[in-house]
Amino acid sequence: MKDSEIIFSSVDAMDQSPHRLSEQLLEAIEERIVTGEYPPGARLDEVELAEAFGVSRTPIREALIRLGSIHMIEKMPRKGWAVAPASPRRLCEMFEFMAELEALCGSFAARRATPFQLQKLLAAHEACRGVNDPDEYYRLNEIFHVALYQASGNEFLIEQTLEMQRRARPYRRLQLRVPARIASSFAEHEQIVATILANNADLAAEKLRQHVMVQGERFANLIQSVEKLSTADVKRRA
Amino acid sequence: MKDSEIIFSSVDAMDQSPHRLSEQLLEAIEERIVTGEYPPGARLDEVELAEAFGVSRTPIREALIRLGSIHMIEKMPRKGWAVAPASPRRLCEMFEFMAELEALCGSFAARRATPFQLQKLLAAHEACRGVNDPDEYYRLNEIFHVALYQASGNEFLIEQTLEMQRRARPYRRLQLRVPARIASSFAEHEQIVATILANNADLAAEKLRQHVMVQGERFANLIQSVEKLSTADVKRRA
DNA sequence: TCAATGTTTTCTGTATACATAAATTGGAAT
DNA sequence: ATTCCAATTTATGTATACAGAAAACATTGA
Repeated sequence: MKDSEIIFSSVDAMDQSPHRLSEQLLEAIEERIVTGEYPPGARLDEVELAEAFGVSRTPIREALIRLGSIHMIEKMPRKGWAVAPASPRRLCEMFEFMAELEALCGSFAARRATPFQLQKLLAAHEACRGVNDPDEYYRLNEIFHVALYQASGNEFLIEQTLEMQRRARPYRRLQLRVPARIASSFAEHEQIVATILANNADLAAEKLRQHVMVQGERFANLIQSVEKLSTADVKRRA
Repeated sequence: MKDSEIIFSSVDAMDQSPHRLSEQLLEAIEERIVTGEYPPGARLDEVELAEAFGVSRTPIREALIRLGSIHMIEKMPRKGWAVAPASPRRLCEMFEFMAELEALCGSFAARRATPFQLQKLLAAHEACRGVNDPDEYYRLNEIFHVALYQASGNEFLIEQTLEMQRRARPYRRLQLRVPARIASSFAEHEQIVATILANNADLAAEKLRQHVMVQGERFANLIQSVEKLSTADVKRRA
């Protein structure tokens, strides 16, 4: 118990309610999985994790259960938990799925969005105009996309898409900062908004599919190179 | 602890690994939520549930965490868990979402399915031919749909759709047994398979959307009448 | 040497005990 | 009577203890 503070090195801050270890552990473990510290296939031993974070098994278990329920880790019969494989292929599939969800949101938005929702969408888009700072654009971009989801009018879809956005976020965070991307992203948003306002559901869906897949593909390329590196690393160590 | 066996009345069987309470509890609580025994808004007190099921809080918590992670229940700041509202609207939205997922699977399947996957799909479809028993058709129908998901070729999509199928299952189970429905369902499957084999992605998507939404709408009607009943019931009691 | 069985250890699931924060209730003072 | 503060209770999160099953290991017999 002397090492209780170990956790704070892995967790951004204690910004949440102070006593909510499982929450912090969830994010900490998720972070470590995404950054590759716990690589795909790695065993997540409850007691090891508990010791590593200086806590008991209970909050660790809660975090693992939640990670398991989003398929980020898997429980094997008698082998405990293991990090689910996050191959380039799987990440592509994930982004493809995300693209389809966003396309669906766009399609619904084009057909059913209320004036208020459209107004919010437009405002979120305008807020992105002229922004050059990647971090700031990243933030505003997310807000724009959330506004899009909400314009779909299907709460269930919104929920699922937000969840997927959350799951994809740690990966997107690793993305390269290509300055030119901001401009093209904004231009794509412009088109998307226009097609939605024009009630062109199919085109909105298609534009969004492409918009999201561009991210996904660029990211998959990045991962692939990282993969090569770490494979080389493994070979070197062996 | 004298009432440890209470659980077995709510759970179908101990078919799973014998010592896996949290698993059984998950299904038992889910069942009670779906059947309205724990109506939307109802508070789920950990100790109450623990006593009701004759177990300790630990497995109850695990079940609640998992139910929470699929938004079936919600955790309010200092109020504990409560059953998430499952209004007719929400159920419609859920089925609409499910319909879109299946449509997506069909669309992908039409474009990319391997001969092997198509063969499996066809076999699953043929297995449904001539079946009249609703329970048996229900079972084979699920297998057919799973074969469809798998034909999409996107593991991530398959995973998500299976999860949604699982979530929708308890509601579908409540559905009325309309004998004529089996025949029309089979006919729809026939068309769906045909369009997929013809690589007609858009039509396959459209057919599937309709196929799933029919269930959803019929079910929503059912719920709505149940809703009226229980509302009347509440009024009567008040 | 290999197989088979028995023993030990490890691991996972469950129960219980404990601590802390919030809510509620009661009392006192204005 | 009302308000504010204190105290007790309640609930939630965490730690620890315990139990049973499975796996690994060793020992013994062929």
